[in-house]
Amino acid sequence: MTTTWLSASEMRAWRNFIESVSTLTTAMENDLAPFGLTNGDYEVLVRLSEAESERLRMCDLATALQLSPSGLTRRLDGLVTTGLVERVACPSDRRVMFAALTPAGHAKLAEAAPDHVASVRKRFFKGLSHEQVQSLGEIFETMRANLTACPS
Amino acid sequence: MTTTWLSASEMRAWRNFIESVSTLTTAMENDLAPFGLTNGDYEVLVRLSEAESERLRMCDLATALQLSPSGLTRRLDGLVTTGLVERVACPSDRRVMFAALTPAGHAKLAEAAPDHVASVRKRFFKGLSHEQVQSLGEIFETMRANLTACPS
DNA sequence: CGAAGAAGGTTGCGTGCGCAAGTAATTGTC
DNA sequence: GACAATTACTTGCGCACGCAACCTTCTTCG
Repeated sequence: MTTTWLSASEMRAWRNFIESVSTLTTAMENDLAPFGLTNGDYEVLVRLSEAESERLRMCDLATALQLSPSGLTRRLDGLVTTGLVERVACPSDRRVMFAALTPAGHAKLAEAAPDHVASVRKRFFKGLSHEQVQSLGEIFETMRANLTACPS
Repeated sequence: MTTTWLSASEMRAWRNFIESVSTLTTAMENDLAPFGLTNGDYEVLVRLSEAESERLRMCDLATALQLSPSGLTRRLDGLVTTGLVERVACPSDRRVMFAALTPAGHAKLAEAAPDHVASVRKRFFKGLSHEQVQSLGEIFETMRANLTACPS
């Protein structure tokens, strides 16, 4: 049986989710603004900092960030002009460009990270029990798996 | 004690959440595209359909949608040109404009709603137990409350 | 090899949205 | 009753992003 409409508890979950996502995003954007970073910029820095030699191929970075190729090109443009990232040509394949963290980029991330983590705690985890955090992890892990399995 | 970094389970929750939100949004955008609607358009139609006389003042609608005044003006422009919504002047206060659902808008929502609900089920709720749905509701209700309480 | 196809990036163009400024109308205050 | 101050909405501008088109460089396969 697949009823057409959402049940009361589904409705509650969905609406609160939608509402929270929107508010959360802008709140965290504001928290990051004093560092001269957008949420997207921060994600780039994190991904690069976790990568081998702190650099990634553009296409891999785009996939990781769920960004279109052109979107990543433009976002990187900004980070390059502020000196946090640099483009490095790949010697073995001249089609590819690496996005590489500069020392300044590494430093900027180290500078912003504590506040960002505090922001995540304050906005996202505040008021949630350990069990709820656990639930969150399980739920969104299944959701993430289901979403990547259903591109249809 | 407030440790600086995120615990393993927090990290799992946060990352899967971020990833899911991004994928979910674009997936649902695609699901709605055949109807000639964006996610934002759909939200407008829903809010209006639930309102008294199927109309709302622009500022109230903007607040409900977490949209800036200018953002709402532009979004409504689109819906007005496609004939789903109309602007109605308020006789008692000539500053305000109502956004009102047209019959076409009402029909469009009725047409798109079943598919949209199916989309929510398929993308969001699929694979989740009743308990997990319940948890989701509780978690994001607290989060939503916490977020609106902390504009700082 | 050599040519067709695929893969990696960038650019042109259109769209959506926020901020700041502007206009119009209402409310508050003396 | 007139003049601020506030409220509602719109417009100018800039930014971020996706799509389609393009160029360049591998890769594949006859």
